[in-house]
Amino acid sequence: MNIKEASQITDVPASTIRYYEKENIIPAVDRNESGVRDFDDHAIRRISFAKKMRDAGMEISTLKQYINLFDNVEDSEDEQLALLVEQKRLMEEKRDKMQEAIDHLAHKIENFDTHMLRIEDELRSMKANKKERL
Amino acid sequence: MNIKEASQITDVPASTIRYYEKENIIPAVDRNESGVRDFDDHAIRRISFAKKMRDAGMEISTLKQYINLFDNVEDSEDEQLALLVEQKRLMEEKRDKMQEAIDHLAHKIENFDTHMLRIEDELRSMKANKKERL
DNA sequence: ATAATACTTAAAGCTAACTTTAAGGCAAGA
DNA sequence: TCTTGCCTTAAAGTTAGCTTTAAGTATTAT
Repeated sequence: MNIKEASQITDVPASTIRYYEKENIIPAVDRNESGVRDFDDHAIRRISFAKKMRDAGMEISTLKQYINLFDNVEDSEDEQLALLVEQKRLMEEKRDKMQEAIDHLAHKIENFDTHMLRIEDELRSMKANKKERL
Repeated sequence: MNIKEASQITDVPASTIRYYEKENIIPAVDRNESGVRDFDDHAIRRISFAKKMRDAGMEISTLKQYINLFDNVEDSEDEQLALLVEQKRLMEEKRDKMQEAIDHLAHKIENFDTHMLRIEDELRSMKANKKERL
């Protein structure tokens, strides 16, 4: 499979796939005789994993760490597990912050009428003030 | 309250507060006779709101849109409500993506032993392959 | 055979969101 | 009075994460 197909399947731009390969976020992809990339299932899965983590806000540098750790299998398993656990914790923290913001917006939406009246009141009093000052 | 205190209370760097003011993400802050900013409750609330939305991944440009809409009260209420609803939807979408990634990591953590064995297997077969080729 | 479309690389360019720097002003304490 | 530690601005610098460009090669369709 060439890079265009890989891009369509994973919904990651070809330029980004090349960039990910250069940055070692995905392993070096196989090439045919003329140097053209040939993506297999494994490659596709690695791209999809990278996308999923990026979409969830994991930084490139962390993703790289994670992958290097797993590529050097000699590294301590504890360290690998710890990284997984830590990243999960960070993501949960971020998810909770998002939930807070969602709740905040939901509240504003619910009280929209009241909210609008308050703003209009403020505006009226501002205009009154302006006239007084003239 | 000066910018340092405001920064401590909101946990937003002073430089960022100045930047937010310049970009109209928060309203122009009051100044004393010598031009030094004097933050009141309202200002603090606006900074905290901006922080909350930024932490949840809302872009500066969207935040600006949102605020401009509310500052020009003449703008259609429908438009304002629509923006709120749309932003809430986007955030929920993002939150769900995060949840997926969290689940993915949770799965890896749970099956860590198995996962490690598989990796070690792969490594062994790679090494075997290498020897064959010599 | 030629045109259109793919692919390749390295390097430069871009955008968002700050952050730092430089150069100076004010106010309080030793 | 001098030093310390705030404050101010405008402008330049930084970082992440791509994206675009330029220049060339290969494959496919007509």
